[in-house]
Amino acid sequence: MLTNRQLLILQLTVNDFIESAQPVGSRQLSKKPEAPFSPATIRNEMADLEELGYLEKTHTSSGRIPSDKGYRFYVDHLLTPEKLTVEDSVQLRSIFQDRVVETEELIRNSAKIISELTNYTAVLLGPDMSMHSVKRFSIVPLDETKAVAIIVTDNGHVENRVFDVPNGMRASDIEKMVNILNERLVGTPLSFLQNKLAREVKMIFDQHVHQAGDLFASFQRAMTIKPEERLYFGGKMNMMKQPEFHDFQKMKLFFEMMENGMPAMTFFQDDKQGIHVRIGSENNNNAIEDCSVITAKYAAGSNVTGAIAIIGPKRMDYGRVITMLDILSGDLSKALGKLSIGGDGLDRRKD
Amino acid sequence: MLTNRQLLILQLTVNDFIESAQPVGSRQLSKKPEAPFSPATIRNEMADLEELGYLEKTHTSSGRIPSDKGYRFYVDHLLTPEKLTVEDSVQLRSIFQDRVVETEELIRNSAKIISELTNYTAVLLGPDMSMHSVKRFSIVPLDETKAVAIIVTDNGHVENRVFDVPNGMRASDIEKMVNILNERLVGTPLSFLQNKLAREVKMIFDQHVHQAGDLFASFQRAMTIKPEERLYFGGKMNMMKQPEFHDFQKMKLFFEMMENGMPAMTFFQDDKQGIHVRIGSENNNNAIEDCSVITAKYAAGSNVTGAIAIIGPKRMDYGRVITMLDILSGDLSKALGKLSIGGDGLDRRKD
DNA sequence: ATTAGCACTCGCTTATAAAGAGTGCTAACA
DNA sequence: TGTTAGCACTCTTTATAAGCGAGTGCTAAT
Repeated sequence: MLTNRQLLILQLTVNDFIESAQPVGSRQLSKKPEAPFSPATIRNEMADLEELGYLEKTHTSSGRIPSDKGYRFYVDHLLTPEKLTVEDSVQLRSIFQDRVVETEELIRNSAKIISELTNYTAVLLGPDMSMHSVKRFSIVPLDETKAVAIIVTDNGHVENRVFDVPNGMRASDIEKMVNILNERLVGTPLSFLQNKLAREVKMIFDQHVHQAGDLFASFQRAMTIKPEERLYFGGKMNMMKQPEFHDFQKMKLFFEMMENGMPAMTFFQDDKQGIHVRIGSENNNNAIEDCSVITAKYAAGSNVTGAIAIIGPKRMDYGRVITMLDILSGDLSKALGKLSIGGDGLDRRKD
Repeated sequence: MLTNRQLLILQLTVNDFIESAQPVGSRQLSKKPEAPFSPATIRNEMADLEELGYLEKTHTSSGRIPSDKGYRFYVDHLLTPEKLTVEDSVQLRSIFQDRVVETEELIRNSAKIISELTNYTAVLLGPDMSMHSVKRFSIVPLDETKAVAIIVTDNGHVENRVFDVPNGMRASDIEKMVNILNERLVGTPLSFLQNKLAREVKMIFDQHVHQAGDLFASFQRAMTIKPEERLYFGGKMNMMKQPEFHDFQKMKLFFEMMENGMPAMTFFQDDKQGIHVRIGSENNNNAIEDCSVITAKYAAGSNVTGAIAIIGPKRMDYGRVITMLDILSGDLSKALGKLSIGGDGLDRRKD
């Protein structure tokens, strides 16, 4: 169990290191009014904290920096909840200020603003469309051999794909096809579309439409909704502002990971609700072993649909980011929850 | 006027530097079978070439590197047209191998493949949609206050926007609206859409549709097609492979420029046809003063519609890139030209 | 016209020293 | 007994110098 003075010194050390990015020495700390102890006393306490695994030295005679365990303790127990400045608050809310009607735009905007406000990199996982359902099908023939298939979902998202039409297909058949699709599939969640198409709609096609076989095959191929790119980035370059990343190799590793995108998904693997902090090695990814990732889920309605991740150096301003993510994920949930039933979904809380 | 031997030595110097990234010394060159001269002779020639501005030294006793003028001369006069290997050719063609039906996918694919083949960064300017015309409007109501407007163009591109619908709007009015839009605007090029909407369609709306004023305003706002993101990137990280960019500051400058995107448009400002090389300072952009940019236009039909840019170090493999861009821009033109009238638009040339 | 020879320049690496920041430990102190 | 002053020691950083090597320019010989 840590003594009060140890807690205080751990807290001050982490705070100082977060601010200065320099190993914290005993003399330096003793100058702070919050720590009215002599350097020697502080050295003793720091030695203990190091023995307990909360602090580290970069070399034998350096000041201390927090270990991952130290950060973890700091985040769990020593974080003073940060209040946003009025200005920050205004900025955060500006995401929702224009009449936003499209989900994608809202997400893109959120990624941009939150990365600017925090000065870290933001990755937003867009809402999962698979539970949204088909509102309307339509098919627009382009020429003798091609047509566009369009699906509008109940939240206003539009999927469209060009597909091949068998030669000599009649316009009336296309019309029949659209009618069948709308009759049978409106209200179907996107995730069931493939299945229902193959089981129920195929036979009806065969009965009513000429050249149904070829047409259906081509259409079905087009309807394969790829495990879509739902990742939006903001402030990719922000990591370069961090002094500990002013290093070509680290930078390269980081960007390569970001570019691949795949591992980015692993930020969101955890399906716990609420805000989640993963520090350094906890990320199990050596491209970001010097980074912390803070994630928050947001929801539309009752289904969990998306997530926000902020990636910064371990030495990041946890309090500020957590506060911001808390607000943003809440606002996003409300806005998206209401996006399909009108209104901008925000209560304008006073700060 | 340069002597033959000077031409030879300039060529060999540039070639060697392109390959090794190291200043080229006289001894080094004299070892090549193509240059059967003593180091001293080569030194004399190099001194002349330096005086003429084609070569430079990094310091008093270093070997020579090409100046911008040297590269320019090399590109204009000394480039031996490079033939692609069979493998490269196959790879390049692989862009078109799947039945590609959507423009955007084709462009995205091109950016990816060409950047992988060249190992440089690719920026593709997507085809200009503004001359494509409206094939079909449709509007899908989502709830009492919102609807999606969808425009399908003659090349199969789909634009969609959610817009506000005045409270209490009747379904029959929406239907009327769609009919009017289709009657009046099918065949209109996108670039004239705004104009025609305001001049011709507004009054017809007023006559036939209830609450036309509010509806029209909201619809018109939604139809504002933003000067769209037509930029596609490939191999953004490739610049990090170049030894001369293994430097944090340069890297930062480069990426910041790429991220802003805006200046990327300036790559394409030149509207000359054919392939265009801009070397170092010729780019008028100090973020890429150590880079060369090679651009090529591609076309669909008779209208110039898009462009490809490859960005690499000045020390780039000009011959190879030019050959590739030549092929790719041609293929792309054909594929896109035919994309709206069926077929994949490629003749499979034998290599 | 070409080339061998040589003195010279400059960058890069290695070695050495000095300065500075910080520690651990011991002993004195309240 | 907890706290602190003092001091020797460690390690990084910066500066300086020395030596090496690649390459040049110039001169004189071929």
